[in-house]
Amino acid sequence: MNLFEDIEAHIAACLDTLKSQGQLPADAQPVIEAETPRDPTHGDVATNIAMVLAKPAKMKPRDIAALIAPLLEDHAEIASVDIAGPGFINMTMAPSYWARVVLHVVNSGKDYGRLDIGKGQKTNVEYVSANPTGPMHVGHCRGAVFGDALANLLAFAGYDVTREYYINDAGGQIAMLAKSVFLRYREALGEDIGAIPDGLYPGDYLVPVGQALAESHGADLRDLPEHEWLPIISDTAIAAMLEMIKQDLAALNISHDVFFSEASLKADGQNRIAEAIEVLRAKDLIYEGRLEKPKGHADDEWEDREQTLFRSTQFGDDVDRALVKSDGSYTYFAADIAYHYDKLQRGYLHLINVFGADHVGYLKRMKSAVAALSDNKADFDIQVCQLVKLFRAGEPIKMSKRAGTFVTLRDVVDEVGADPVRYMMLYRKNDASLDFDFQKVTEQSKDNPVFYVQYAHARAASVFRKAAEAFPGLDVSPSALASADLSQIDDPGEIDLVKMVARFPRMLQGAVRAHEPHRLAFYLYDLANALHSQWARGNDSPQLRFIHDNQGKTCARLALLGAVQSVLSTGLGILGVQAPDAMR
RNA sequence: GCACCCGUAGCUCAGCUGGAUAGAGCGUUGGAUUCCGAUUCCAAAGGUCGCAGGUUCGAAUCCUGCCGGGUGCGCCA
Repeated sequence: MNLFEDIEAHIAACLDTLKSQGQLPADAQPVIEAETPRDPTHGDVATNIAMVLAKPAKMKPRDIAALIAPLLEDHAEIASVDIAGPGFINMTMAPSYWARVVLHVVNSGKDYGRLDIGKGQKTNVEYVSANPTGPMHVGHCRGAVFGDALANLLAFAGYDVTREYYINDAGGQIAMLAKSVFLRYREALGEDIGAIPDGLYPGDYLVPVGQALAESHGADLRDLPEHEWLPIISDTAIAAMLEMIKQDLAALNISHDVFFSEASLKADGQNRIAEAIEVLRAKDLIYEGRLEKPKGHADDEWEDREQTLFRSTQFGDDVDRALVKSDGSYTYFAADIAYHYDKLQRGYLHLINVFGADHVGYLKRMKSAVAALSDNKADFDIQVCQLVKLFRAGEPIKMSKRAGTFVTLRDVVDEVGADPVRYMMLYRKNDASLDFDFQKVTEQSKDNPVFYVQYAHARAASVFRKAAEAFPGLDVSPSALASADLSQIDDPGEIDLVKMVARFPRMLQGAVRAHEPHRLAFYLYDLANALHSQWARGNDSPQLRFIHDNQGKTCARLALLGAVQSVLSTGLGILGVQAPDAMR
């Protein structure tokens, strides 16, 4: 049940009638849209259909509106229809419609708002994909929460979602990791290793990895040549780092379905990178050529050389991109092409990548690659999460790996809790940068939306508990509330709440289509606000309280409250935030 | 130099893919509340939507050019 879809269908039927009567041109196929007017005095639903039709019908908008309005009004649940402004048609719904919304929500419970626009299509959301060289830092946090909420949102909309993590377990940084761990291993064997050399990872978190190696291998590895110990140590180190990252993510209630290893692209004698490049070569998109030195490039190390290039400029990229390094090994991009080719072969119809702000330069080439590999058929979206700036009581926190003033994701979650972190990260459009103040995020004030929304849910739960005391033996199960006389929901504040609830499915549609979970976070804030407002009216006017002297009235209001609580719970669930029955 | 993102109230930000008189929180000012559960509620003041053009019935939203801020810019991942 969706108010706007109901009305749009009704409008379509009215237009068909007018077309069959010859009052509108039969070939006009306008996009029919119903929406909430900004100004509540303009009714509950408005449509601009008369303005849209003006050109194809060659009529004045208000004349068209005058044709449509009487037909629209011939609907049992539309109380009145008005023509306003340049030709808007404003509709006010009958009380019986709002009663039916409450009934529907109470009956649907957790499934209210669930969409089937995904139609079970396989969808891959790749997010986090942090390098397995250390613990996650705050920079990863936003993308992690965003990707997770987006995956939840799409799943609720009927997509078959896979949450995926690409492990960058190949390349130079992994060798650096292994060398760092080798030092820690020797340290665990009692050697004095001195200071960690530049370029290696100095963090203490590698100490236990070295100790574990010393326990499992004794001194066996110490005197092996590097090419022998390196693979052993790097496997152990990657496994340990990945385990740490998984635990960090678990602290934020995030878990992935698939961990895809970059190294696996070349494992078992295969060379899937070469295979993917051949696929592109067959499309005549690979050539040997030279790139110009970028202007404004600071270093003088530029070496002009011929190299293997991908024609990404054919797909809108700024320059063609290198696939092979000067030492003959593949670039990161080459491996990523193979990885995305693998995703396409696994049958995903929709691919979504969540990038950090530091990867924006990578966006066009990745889109080019997927377009090339799929012959422009893949639906591929890259969402970029902008930077998070950390503050404490208004003062910016400076981070430096060297100085050790490095804030990990775990630090943040431990200090403020998973729920506030998640809500804060989602309470902003992802492509705008975000200020994150430790002090404000821990404050339980209205300044902090997470507590405000959670409190609304807890407040509803509290009323149900109190109702059980006021009316011992009262059945407040959904099925019992569904049989309440819902026509008693007639206070304007109550109707406002119903209207908010009725908007939920349409709001979700927009959030899904735009891949914007923040819309849900804002909606929930508005819904909580409406509930707190109605609650406060009960302070001034006891007859407006949810628990009324009259048991029948109480049951109707509890049905409404249950509907609101259910939407809060569903929405918070999608955002991955707890919906508590009591605060603290 | 180039690319991408941002520019909306004093501050932090929404604005539902082009709709009607541009919204919310914080802050400021003034009220309500010994309550079904605190950290709640109501109201007021506060805006040339960075600037200038363009597109059309209609622009914060789309296009172009500037200005300001951020991020990134072969062989790092």
